[in-house]
Amino acid sequence: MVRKRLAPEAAPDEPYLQIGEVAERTGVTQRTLRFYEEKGLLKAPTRMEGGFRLYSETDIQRLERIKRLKQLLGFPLAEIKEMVDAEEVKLQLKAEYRPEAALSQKKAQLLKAIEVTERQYDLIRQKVADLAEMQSKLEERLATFGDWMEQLERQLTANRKVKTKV
Amino acid sequence: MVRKRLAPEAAPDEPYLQIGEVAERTGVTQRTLRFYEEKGLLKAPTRMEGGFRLYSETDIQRLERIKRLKQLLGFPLAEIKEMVDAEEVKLQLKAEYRPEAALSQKKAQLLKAIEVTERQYDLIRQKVADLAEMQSKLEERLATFGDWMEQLERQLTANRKVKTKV
DNA sequence: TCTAACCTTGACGTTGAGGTAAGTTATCGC
DNA sequence: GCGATAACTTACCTCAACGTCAAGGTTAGA
Repeated sequence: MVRKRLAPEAAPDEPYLQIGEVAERTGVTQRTLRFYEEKGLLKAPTRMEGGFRLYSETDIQRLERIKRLKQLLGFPLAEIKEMVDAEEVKLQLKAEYRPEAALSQKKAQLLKAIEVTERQYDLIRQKVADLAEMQSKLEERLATFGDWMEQLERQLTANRKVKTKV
Repeated sequence: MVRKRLAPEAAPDEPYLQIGEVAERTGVTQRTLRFYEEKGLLKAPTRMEGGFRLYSETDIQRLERIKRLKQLLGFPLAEIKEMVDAEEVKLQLKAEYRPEAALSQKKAQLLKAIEVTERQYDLIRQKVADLAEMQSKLEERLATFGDWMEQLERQLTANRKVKTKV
């Protein structure tokens, strides 16, 4: 997988990456990238005239968020999509400049975003709590193991003494 | 799914359950129980003469641990198996009464258990940390959303005032 | 302009984690 | 001993999340 060609230099100010580069940098396969696109997890990226996909920094950031959520929560992609989408409502709202009329519509959007985020938040909080509990249980167990080990060591040295004595 | 027959009463002191009861109580399907058995996640339970599976309390506890780990970590069953197995080395060691000879063998076992548990512990710790970070990010976001909402409200009331004035 | 390296779309394969259905056997209460 | 209900095994089905060709188009550099 040696990559000899350079990244496309048509617009060096906006560093677009081809699919191979993205794959290499992010550690996901090209297949996965296309697959995520197909499933709507990633929006269709821009293309070169020839049809080659060109990923922007934002695209890649979204991909990283997906990776992270997947790894941390282990949820199906459909749910991950929802979560990442929710995250992006934020940017969307921020980007919108004020068309004075649609204020109440904007409010509805924001309410929706808040709701989704709250659900997400609760979920994570619960998970953190559960995992933390598990963590402390493991700590305990390790302590117990330590004690046992000590005991074992004592018994072993005791045995040796007896043997050498006899 | 009405269950009319009673649980087997052959040994009322040791409350064995048939697969249907276990399924009902734990919320997993019978298929899943058999599947887990096939995959070695659950050890083959005892059977009645006719071949009906009889699950003990310990079996069920193991099942619950599997459920929990699965839900919390979202790992493939193979890994879950490793983890649950590791947990049980503990009980195994505890149950063993002392055959004076095999002390060093026991030590080896214990070392192994410690190693596995430590790996598990690190993993969970990392996960807790990551999730906690995500949690605080969500908190921040919710705060921001709150601010925006306030602003929006102000703009809306302002609008209303203008309208009624004109 | 030619070519090596890269990309495209299809389409089929695989693996994990079960669901579902069929045909048969057990158990229990009567 | 019978009938209803539950279990058993076997086998095939499904769905998600990709992997893996195959056949052909694109791009950049010599």
